[in-house]
Amino acid sequence: MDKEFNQSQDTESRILQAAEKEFFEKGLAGARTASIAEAAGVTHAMLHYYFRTKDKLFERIVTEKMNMLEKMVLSAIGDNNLPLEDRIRQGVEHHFDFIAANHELPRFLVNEVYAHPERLEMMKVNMQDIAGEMLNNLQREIDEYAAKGLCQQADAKMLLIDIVSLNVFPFMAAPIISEITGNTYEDYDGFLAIRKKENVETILRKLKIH
Amino acid sequence: MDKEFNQSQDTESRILQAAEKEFFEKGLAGARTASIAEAAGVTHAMLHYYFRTKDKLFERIVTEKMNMLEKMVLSAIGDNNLPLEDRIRQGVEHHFDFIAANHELPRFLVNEVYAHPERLEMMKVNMQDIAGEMLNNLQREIDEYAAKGLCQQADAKMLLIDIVSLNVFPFMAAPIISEITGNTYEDYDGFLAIRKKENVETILRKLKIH
DNA sequence: ATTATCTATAGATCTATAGATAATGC
DNA sequence: ATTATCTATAGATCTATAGATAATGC
Repeated sequence: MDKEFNQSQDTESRILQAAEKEFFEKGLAGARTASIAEAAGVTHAMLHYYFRTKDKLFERIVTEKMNMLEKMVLSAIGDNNLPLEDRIRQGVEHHFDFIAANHELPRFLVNEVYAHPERLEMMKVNMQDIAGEMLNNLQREIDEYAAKGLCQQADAKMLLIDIVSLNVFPFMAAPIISEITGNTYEDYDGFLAIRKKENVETILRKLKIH
Repeated sequence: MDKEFNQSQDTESRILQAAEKEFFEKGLAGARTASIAEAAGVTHAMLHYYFRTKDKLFERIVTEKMNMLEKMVLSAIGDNNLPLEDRIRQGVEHHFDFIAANHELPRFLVNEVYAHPERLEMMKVNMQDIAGEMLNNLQREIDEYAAKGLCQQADAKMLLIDIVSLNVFPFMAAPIISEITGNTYEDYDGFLAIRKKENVETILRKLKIH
């Protein structure tokens, strides 16, 4: 009987999908379980049948998204098999593309971490170990280049913050930026392409790679 | 009778103060009028006596903060009586200081504009006129410098986005950044001082001002 | 037998106001 | 007389569950 997907699977995932949208848009407090159920096309009771409580459903979404936080940040460090300039270029571009494909994620995570910093603590060991290792490698490489006069000396941590800031903020503040610069949303894709190049350039010039 | 401030004035402003804190922390939906009243040290009914509804009270805070949005962005453009390098340096530093002194403001405004983009429309004419004028002036100056080979050609709008991104994002994502870089909050002021210099440098190198 | 779904509603939470009382300023 | 404050509660909104019924998989 491969007619259709399992109906119950479908219901559960449709609730999850509707919940993600509602929680992203309105936050935990602003979201309504009745609205989520309606958007998912199921009765309200089904939501509680599958996830028991609103909090548990939210928890489920947050956990899923928290797992993307690492990638969201660390992808900017790039592939360490490449020469430094290519590595930086690739890191910035991949990171930019990841954010563009998940442009609602940063606002959601920033709000959630602000509201519940303890959630971040749970990931502490894991996160710092991986990040520390990657940052040390990058720092060593920058030091080597700088020693040979091939680039400006730089702090790898600061560089990471630079990249993430330049890539993420324009998405979070997109409506405000459109407003101030007078950009219309019509040429938004064009704006993004230019922005991506700009960010690569900004970082490379900071490093003065020759 | 200059013994004390007018008691009613005091009540009103204490409600406003408590409301700002509650709304910044929890958003409109998450805030409770009873909590605000308690934090302000007045009975719950007083809140409604002074501001009628929760929405009107929120509106009052949002309007106040929306008026800071312009300064939040445009202060980064700097004083056009200064030579370009000093102007940029001053703009970045002033903007950084403004954000540091109002580090909760960006998250609040980003969320509010996301939830109600129409609010931004209301400021449209005003904002674009001022920003357009300032950006045109800055662009002209950059063009002149670039023509003389004194700096790299650059788009003033992109430069503004660069500055705001570099200055604002680290405050919004402060807990996450601390987590990843392993910074403790103890040396946070030191971190901020370094960060401010970094941002000035990043922008100046992008422009390659000689 | 178990899993999924529905209708109907209990119970919790929160905003807002009614109505009484005290303080303040002409 | 007007303004500010309090207590008590109505009324709205929302989450969660009870209890009945239909669908599914051994």
